[in-house]
Amino acid sequence: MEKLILIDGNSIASRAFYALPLLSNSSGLHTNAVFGFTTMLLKLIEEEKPTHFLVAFDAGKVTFRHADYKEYKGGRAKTPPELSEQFPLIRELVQSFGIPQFELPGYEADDIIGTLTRLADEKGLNVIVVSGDKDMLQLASERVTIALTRKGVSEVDRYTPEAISEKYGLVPKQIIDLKGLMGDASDNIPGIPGVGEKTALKLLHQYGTVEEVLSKADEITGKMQEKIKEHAADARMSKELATIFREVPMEMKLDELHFAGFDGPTLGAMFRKLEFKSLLEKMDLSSGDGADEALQATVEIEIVSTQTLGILANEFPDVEAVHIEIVGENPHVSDVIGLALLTSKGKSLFVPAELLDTPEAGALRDWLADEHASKTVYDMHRTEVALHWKGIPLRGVTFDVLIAAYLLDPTESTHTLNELAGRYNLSPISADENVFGKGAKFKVPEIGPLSEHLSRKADLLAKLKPVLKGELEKNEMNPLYYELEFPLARVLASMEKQGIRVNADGLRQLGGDLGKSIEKLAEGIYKGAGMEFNLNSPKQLGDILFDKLGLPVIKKTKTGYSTDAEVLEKLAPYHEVVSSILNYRQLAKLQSTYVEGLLKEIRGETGKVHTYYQQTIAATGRLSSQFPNLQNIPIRLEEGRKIRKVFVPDEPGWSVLAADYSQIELRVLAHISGDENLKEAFLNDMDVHTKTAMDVFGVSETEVDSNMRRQAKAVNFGIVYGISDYGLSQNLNITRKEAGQFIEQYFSVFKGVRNYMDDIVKQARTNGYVTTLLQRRRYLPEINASNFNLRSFAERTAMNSPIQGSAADIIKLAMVQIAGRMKREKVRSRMLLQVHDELVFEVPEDELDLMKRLVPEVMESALALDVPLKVDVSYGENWYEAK
DNA sequence: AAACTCACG
DNA sequence: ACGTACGTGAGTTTT
Repeated sequence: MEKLILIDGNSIASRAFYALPLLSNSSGLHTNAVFGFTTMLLKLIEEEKPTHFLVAFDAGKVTFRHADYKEYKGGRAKTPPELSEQFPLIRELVQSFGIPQFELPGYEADDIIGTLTRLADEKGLNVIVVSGDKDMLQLASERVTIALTRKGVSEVDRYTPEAISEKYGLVPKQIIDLKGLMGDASDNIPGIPGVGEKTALKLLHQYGTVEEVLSKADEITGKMQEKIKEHAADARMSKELATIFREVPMEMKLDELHFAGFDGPTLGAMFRKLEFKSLLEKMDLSSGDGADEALQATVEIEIVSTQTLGILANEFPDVEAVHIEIVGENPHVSDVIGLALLTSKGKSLFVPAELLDTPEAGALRDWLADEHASKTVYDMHRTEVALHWKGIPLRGVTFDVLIAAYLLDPTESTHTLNELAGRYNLSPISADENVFGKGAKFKVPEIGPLSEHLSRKADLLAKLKPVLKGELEKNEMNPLYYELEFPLARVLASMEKQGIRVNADGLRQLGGDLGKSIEKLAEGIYKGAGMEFNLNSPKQLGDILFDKLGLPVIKKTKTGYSTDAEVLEKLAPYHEVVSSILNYRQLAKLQSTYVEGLLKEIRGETGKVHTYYQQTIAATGRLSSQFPNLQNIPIRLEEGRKIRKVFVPDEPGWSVLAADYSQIELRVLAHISGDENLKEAFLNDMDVHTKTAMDVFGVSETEVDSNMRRQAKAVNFGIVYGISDYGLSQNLNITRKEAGQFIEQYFSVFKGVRNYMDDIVKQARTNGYVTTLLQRRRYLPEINASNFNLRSFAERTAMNSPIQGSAADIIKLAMVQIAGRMKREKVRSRMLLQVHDELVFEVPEDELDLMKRLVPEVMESALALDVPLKVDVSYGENWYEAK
């Protein structure tokens, strides 16, 4: 069955442009409309499988319509340059798809499409017209379906003549009459003033056409008659303007519109140019989908067997890189599925994972554990943890490609090898998703494709290494890499392998108590609401609060009423159930996340939880913690804080010791800004929020009350986050004006801070990035955006990242140094957790004095600043007591 | 998979 | 005028 798709290129491009955020590629070219256009084409090709295809464009600005009505499309906002610059790209894209395109001076895309649908109809071809313009509906017929975009470009509504009749009660041709009556503001078509869709439809249902309406105007009552008579000429002209011209002088040669599907490599090349990485991966165009094997690196592969494992040892000195594939998100509970060793001769030795457990694998295991056998790997940290649970130590890693890639651009959301190939212009490899499948479809492939994929990864590691090393050098990141992040990876692995003991019985007890309270609260709430519902559903809760109980709506979310804690607190005075709901939320959170969630993470073998720190996620350089997240264990409210009691030392009689930096971010700010006043506060070891209150409110220390201190504290937070009057006003529940005055007052006293904020934003604008004390970078491509929101966000990030990131540098440095000291001092104490500005240890009785002294000493001297770093230490029989 | 909510620094 | 505080991870419901 032959099927023709006709696309209104201009209409779809502008729909896509306004529907998507302003993306831009590395050279600053905007690509959001191109991206939306691409998505639409891909979807159409997949779903419709057209045999014939055409994209029509408007040519130039003046069409025959202007000859009749020069205001046509006047008053319309000029096409923004961000969109017009994308049209050449869209044409190029269409060409890369192998889709014919057409334009004709003096005619709009819809006239071309109108003409083609007429011709196609005559030839008995089925047609789908894709546009964002309702006018197109006039073209619908038995063979011609109109697909109109709905919210964005990803979804379309299909209109057959039946569908049009159902929706409007009109036949397709009457769409022209509809517009003749109601006009179209966007094209500056007047219609009859005061006639909107409703009235126009009513008139058409009665009279059928504009002409009929005009001639029978006398029958119409009231003001409407007057209007119609007065604007009869407008209506006639509007109808004419809205009529798609279906006699464009053109021929349709069907074979010229033939579409045989796109060519993977051609399209892939275009996507690479546009930097559509996600699409490249999703479609596996980077690997060429098997069709263009030539694009992939070719590697000679030897699959190792038990017989050849023994002689493998001869090759070890030649191994340049080893890729160890681990499946599963959590390396503590994951499987190793194979190793690929790339030798300097460019050959890959592939070892299936099963072989690791055979007696013949002794030499390989020894090599992996050999401190002196130098290896380049991808993600040492994760690999070390996974191998650990198989009883294999990993040592001798000298270069980690993942960490290097992260440092070179920490804002990239992931750094998969397949992406890195693209990022550094090396031969592409398949994305894991395409080799393994994803989600429920995940499957380890046959040894052939598996060995090939992993060998290509190993090969890529060897090729990436010199490139990344060069980039690190160029960015002056060698100390950051070799003295901080790389050694830290091993420290993290050892903390995670150690794990922290959790008192499961204590946790279950807590859960039981919570369960009872939760049940009571729920009962009370149902009673107060007059019915039972799912309390965990914000949607249902919103219906109850705002529709049933009629409470005032404070805030809305994208999809409905907001019911977050901030809203509920404001509603509490109106109805007694509200505070119970807040209570319920608090306890339910504790129950599901911290009692049930934590219990699930306790390992049977060890009775401990083994978190995994992500070292290559946070754009600022912070760590993050998963499986479970131990960086967000409750502390602010007493009920939640009790959770900390179940975190206990591994051995009886030991203590949990916690050491946290006091005000590290503000101290860092004092240092980088050089603000004399702020520095002085820390040099005199003052309470910084009190000091801020004194200066902002112009009072003496004794006059600072708790409310002033609270507000000053919020100002300090705001400063660290990249202040805005709006943000501060939200936080303090004051007006924007008042917040603005606070900020102004703050800057007049802390002039150095203001200068820093101005400078850092300027720096970001000139360099495109900002740096931390240890030269960690964060790129801010949106710092020069014309969109206010994007630009403001980038500016705040420019202010915040060096502060948050330098604080991260410092504690990471302290961790590496402490790990070194603990090893040298041969202590039995262990470092267990990092919570951004806090380190947690477990310490035997006889080492308490040593550790109480050593830990803060190292932390405070990790990096010398112009102000002292201060660390508070405490300890107890569990994490709760270490406060 | 996305939206909402909430825990931490 | 614009309309968000910076950085994370996880549980639940809804689509």
